[in-house]
Amino acid sequence: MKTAFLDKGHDHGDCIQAALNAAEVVCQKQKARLTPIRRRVLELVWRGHAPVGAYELLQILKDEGFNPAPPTVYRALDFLIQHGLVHRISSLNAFVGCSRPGDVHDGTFLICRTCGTAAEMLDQTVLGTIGDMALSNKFSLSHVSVEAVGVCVDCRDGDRTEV
Amino acid sequence: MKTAFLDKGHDHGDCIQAALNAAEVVCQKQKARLTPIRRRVLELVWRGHAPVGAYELLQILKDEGFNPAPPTVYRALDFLIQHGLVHRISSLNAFVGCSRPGDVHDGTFLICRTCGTAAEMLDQTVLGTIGDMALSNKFSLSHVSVEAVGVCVDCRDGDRTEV
DNA sequence: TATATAATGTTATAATATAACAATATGTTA
DNA sequence: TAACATATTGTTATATTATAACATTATATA
Ligand SMILES: [Zn+2]
Ligand SMILES: [Zn+2]
Ligand SMILES: [Zn+2]
Ligand SMILES: [Zn+2]
Repeated sequence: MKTAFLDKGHDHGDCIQAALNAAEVVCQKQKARLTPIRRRVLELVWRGHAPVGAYELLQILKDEGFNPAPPTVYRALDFLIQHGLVHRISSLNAFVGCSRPGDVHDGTFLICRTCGTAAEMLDQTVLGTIGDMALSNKFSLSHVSVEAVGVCVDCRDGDRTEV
Repeated sequence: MKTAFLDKGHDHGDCIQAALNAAEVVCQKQKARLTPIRRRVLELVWRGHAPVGAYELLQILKDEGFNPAPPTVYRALDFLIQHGLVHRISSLNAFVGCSRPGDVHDGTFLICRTCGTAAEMLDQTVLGTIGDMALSNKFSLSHVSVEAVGVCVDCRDGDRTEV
């Protein structure tokens, strides 16, 4: 598998650009409208690899001259989640960009409690195992959330650079 | 493995009694005090197998003549979680009794969206797989939450008896 | 009993999220 | 284009979940 955590020296501008490009493609395919607010919220969610709270997004938008109320942000987030562009991290009440947009799927994350980074595990093994468990319980599975908290290797090695 | 979902005809009084007994044992071992409020909250969490919200517990306690404020309930829940007697279901902002008290562990649940039942998967395979993923990412794992939503077999078969 | 610690009471408020309805923009059809 | 339907956003208010801060009471220990 590809490693879930990106190198701390990676060019994050590329991450943002890739996310926005993918969003354009996804929305075109699904005839959905990536309006300015939705696009801006996606961009802000991609500020880094740590999940961001809705009210944090709200504050940034206010600072930028938009004057949104909470529903504006929550609607944009709902849209982005529905279209597989963002995941909600329920243990943090926060939102993070999807690492594999365009292919709607459940989120499985390793979350570093030190730098905040939420790395999406793109491997299918975990979901496969849970699928097996569901089967053996005759449980009809809709969606799964896996949130594993700990410390990433960079932070364990004493390197606290925020991503 | 034992099946995660109990038969709908099971004697739930036994579940409650077992939970309270186990709590006594756990608290004695850990020299922790199972005070009346803590005990009552645990009992209420065990009203059924569906997670219960903190304010729902609060309302029940009020109806019973206690007059607790939110911190009372949250403190009791925190205590019960710390001692491995209750799990928090973060996708529901709710709390459910632990099916294997006395052995502090991460919660892995199948949650039926129809009857609300949250069945704890006691099998270690899922956590083992996640542990492997963490290892291969050099991620130092602290705790894991697995919440799988779907429909349980009883509800799928059209039997909507609440548990 | 005196003292320290743990637990609970109490008040206020923070943080997260949604309901309800109005206004505007966009797409579609006549 | 005009008329209409639908989607999106604006706006106000409020619901829901959770915690901070400090006072009081209960319990354990010396
Ligand atoms: Zn990046
Ligand atoms: Zn994803
Ligand atoms: Zn039961
Ligand atoms: Zn458990």
